[in-house]
Amino acid sequence: MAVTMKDVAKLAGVSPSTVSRVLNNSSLVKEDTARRVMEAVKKLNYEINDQARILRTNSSRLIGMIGAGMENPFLAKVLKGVENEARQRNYNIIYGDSDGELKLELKFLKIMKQRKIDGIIIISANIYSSLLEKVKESEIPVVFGSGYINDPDISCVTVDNVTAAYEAVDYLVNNGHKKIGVIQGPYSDAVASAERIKGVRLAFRNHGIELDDKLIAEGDYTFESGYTGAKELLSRNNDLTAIFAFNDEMAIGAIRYLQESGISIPRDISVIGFDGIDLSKFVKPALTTVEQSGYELGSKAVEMLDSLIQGKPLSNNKIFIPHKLVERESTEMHFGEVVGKRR
Amino acid sequence: MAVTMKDVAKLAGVSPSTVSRVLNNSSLVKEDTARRVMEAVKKLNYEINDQARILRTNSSRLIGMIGAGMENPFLAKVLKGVENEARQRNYNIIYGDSDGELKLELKFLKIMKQRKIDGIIIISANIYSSLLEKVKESEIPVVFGSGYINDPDISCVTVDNVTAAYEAVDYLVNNGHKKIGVIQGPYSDAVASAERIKGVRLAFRNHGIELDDKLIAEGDYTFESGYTGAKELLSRNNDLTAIFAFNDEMAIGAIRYLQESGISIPRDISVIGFDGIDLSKFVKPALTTVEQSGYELGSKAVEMLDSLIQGKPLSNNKIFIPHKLVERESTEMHFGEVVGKRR
DNA sequence: ATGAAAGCGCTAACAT
DNA sequence: ATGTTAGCGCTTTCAT
Repeated sequence: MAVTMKDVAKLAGVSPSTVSRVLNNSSLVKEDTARRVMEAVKKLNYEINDQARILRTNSSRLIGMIGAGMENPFLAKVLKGVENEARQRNYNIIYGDSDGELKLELKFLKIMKQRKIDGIIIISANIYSSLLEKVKESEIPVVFGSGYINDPDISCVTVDNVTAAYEAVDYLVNNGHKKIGVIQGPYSDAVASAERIKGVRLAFRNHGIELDDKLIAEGDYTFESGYTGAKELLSRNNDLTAIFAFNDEMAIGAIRYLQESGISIPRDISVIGFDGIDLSKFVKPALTTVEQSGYELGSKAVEMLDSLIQGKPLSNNKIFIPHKLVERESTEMHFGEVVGKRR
Repeated sequence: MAVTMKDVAKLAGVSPSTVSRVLNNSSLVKEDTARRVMEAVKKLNYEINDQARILRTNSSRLIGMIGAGMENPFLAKVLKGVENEARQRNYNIIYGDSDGELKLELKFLKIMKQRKIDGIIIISANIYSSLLEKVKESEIPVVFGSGYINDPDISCVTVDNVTAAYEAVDYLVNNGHKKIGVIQGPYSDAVASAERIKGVRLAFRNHGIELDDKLIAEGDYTFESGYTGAKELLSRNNDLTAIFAFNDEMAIGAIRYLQESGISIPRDISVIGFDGIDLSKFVKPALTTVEQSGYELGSKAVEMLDSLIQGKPLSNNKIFIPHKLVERESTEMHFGEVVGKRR
């Protein structure tokens, strides 16, 4: 079998405890013995057995992350932020992709508990219902990253969805748009999508515009659903001048449908997205979008979680990361009805 | 502390060994005692401590995956395939994103070894040099997933890069293109990019076309580098009729640059990508590309690795996943020089 | 069919 | 400053 501490101890002529002390650079070990131990480590090519250490210390330096759909580039950035910040802090990540299925999320939670993770980060739309309950009763430190959780015990970090969506609509209205279609997330998404809808409604109300249900289509954050969402909206409203999609992929899918239908963007219809993924700069027309940093979200989540794990209470356990409306080519001013302009 | 096997044993009136047996549904335990044990498990809400089991059995059911750049949607699909297949087989994934830095990859390898991973999957361009050496000497079962590894001991699964690139060029030439620019991966990428260049050269040679170095630009698989790569190619060759980019992102970045320069696609220049990410269907013009399935690559890698871990030798340790040229809107026939057609 | 006992490799009192 | 001892929670011979 592999080299153990005992082997190192024997070679260095000390006890295993001393080796352990050296490796954890703990309480004063004589410099000379430390050197001897390190030499033995080198010579034997010794590498500590983390699993034994974990069992003994009851600390796995493992953070679980449950996310819904890694092919979403925004989530990928979050994961990257998590992974990077975690590594700086000497944690490793064990990732589970639930695709938004509650059943899978619960399964991951169980697996991760058994693996004795030190904490967990959850980026999911299913944060009400049983998942939240199970997490709370598991007593594992947790940070949610998909929206605002209205529970004082639960830490979360997220963009301010309500305000951000409000600003997107506000921007469109200020540019002369009154007939604005929305492609939202799945109805089952009780967090990000629900919060954004709230912001949309607020903006409409404040501008004295009615938000007819005909103006809302359901999507699932994929290109495809943006495509079909736009189709749906167009068929139900022949006077649309703008579309707000709840992520960039859907916005791009929508643009694709509009272009195929011979509709010019932004001349005929303005389109605005959400997230600001890398791609948004490179599509044609370049996408106007509400930008947020997934990387920052991820690293912030780890920062918070690390505090929680160390038992340090957070002075603020509800954190908003910044967002910014970035104006590019897919939106423009709308100057009232122009006869025969379209269709 | 948490509930242990001992607690369960006491409640069920049996010994810990029996509980262990029941939990591993091992050698005949009387049905009645098994039921009693399971009842106790339920009642106490007992969950096994994986870390203790790992220490004892020396099997962590953990697979390490080292990848370079998760924001690459193709890699994201690979990870998803890995994660899914792994879960079916009762493994968990511990993922490290090296961003292609060899130093980080070596660090991850070390960390993962200490965590006693059962096997490792590496999707990286740095597979020659020290990484391959270190992995071999670590004796951890490994599967490479970024290209063909010319070492009989090393298992790999990949698209057939040489043939796929050959076919892309072949397709362009058969469509009348003679001046074809290439945006390749980083020079440091000794695998996928190098193999594809090989295929490109082969195709050129077989068609009796010279491959001038002026026709090759270096990219790094990002949109940006596709954009600047196209710029570079155009500035050096004013008679280009086609561009082959080594992934879809670069192809899309290239298209963006061309469009900004008033060049029409595919009328003036045809563009072909590689990978077939979801997005390729939804950009305008939709991208012609060499499609491969990242998901399949990932799941296949786990399948192979699982065999290796179980000590079952692979009948074939070099596997190619299928690829297919998908013709969409970004390429078309080229009919010789048309004066004043462009610029 | 079940229990007793040993031990995986490490750390942390406690003792010296 | 270092060694001795016990034990983390589990599995696995070896008995019975």
